[in-house]
Amino acid sequence: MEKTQAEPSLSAGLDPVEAEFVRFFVQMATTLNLPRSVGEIFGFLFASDEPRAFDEVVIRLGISKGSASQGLKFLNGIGAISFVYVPRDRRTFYEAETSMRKLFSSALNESVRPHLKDNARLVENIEQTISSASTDLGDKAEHYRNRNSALRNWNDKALVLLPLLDKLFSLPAPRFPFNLFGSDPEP
Amino acid sequence: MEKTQAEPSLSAGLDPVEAEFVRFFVQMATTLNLPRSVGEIFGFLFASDEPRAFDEVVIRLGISKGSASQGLKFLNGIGAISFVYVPRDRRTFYEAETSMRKLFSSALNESVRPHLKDNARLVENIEQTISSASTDLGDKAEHYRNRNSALRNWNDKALVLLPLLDKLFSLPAPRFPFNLFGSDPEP
DNA sequence: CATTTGGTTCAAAAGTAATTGAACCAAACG
DNA sequence: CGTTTGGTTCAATTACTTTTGAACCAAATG
Repeated sequence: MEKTQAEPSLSAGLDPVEAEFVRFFVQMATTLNLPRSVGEIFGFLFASDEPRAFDEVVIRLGISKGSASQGLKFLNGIGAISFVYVPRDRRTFYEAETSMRKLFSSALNESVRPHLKDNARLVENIEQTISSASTDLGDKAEHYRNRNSALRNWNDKALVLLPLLDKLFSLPAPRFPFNLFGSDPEP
Repeated sequence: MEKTQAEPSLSAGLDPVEAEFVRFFVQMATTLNLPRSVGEIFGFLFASDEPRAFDEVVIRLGISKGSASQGLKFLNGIGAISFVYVPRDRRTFYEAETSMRKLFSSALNESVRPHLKDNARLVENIEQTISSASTDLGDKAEHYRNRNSALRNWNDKALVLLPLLDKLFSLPAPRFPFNLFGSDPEP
């Protein structure tokens, strides 16, 4: 058993650092209301310096094959991990997307944009409904339209700001547009 | 029964427009993983042109007193609604904050900022753990530190961008900083 | 081709969260 | 003061989500 140290053993359990990364992403998953297991898997892959196989995920994290399978499929679906081909090994390996920029950007596009689109539809429904009912509504119609335009305005703004946010996050870390609105000293 | 029309009856059920507003905020609540009832209550109050009493909420929405009580307390807690004093009426009345700008801003501060703060702590833990274990870790220590700095960078950026986002949303609707990064035609 | 291995599926179990409704309290009313 | 009214609390029910593990399939292996 000479390689026990170098080869990151298939024995259960995480090293202390892996455990911290996993903790981080479990917390992340929790705040995004994703299953804990998804956080664990991603944390484990994010910490790793090489692709990991299915059974490593199962054994090291101590979760069931079912959870691992579903979690990996989910993470692949949102583009947070990818499959890696490793020659001479029948298993498929998985590796995390480690660029936070990309992760963030696809989170924005895959999970917030669609909601904003839905909202836009619902705002339209409200407008329709007001119009249909406006004879019965009397002067309440105007009130309702005001309320609704607050929603529409907000949603439109959000849709416009989304790509901008994306850009802001791709900016290199130190050079940063702090005083966008204040009066900058002349450049 | 002459006032049946003018006085928005205490009878159960919503008018079609109210129902649409409620639908909108129920959907909103769902995407924020808040209880459906919270969305219903807020939608009802948001649609209303006057403050509403507890029993109106209960009866019009057809939810239990328990849900109403808890939902109203929650919404008040996050600043989404406020209590209104109405003279000569024993009941307390509730009204929605209708400025989306304010709602958004407090959502940012009350529910995303704290998470980013937590993340910062967890990133610190990771760094600590790497340092403690670095003798056992060999050259993996460097790898781990790289991964961790991706997290730290991202989180720091997010913390800085938060107030900026807030500002962008307070901007008046039409005048809008689209080409922040491209080369604007000289003003 | 029989067996092992890597992985998926899905029904049942375990765990969480939301809703209800009955018991209750406090203030106002009569 | 006894009763009604507006509202809260909280234990129990209901509804939903996650995890598990056994059954299963397909490809590789011997």
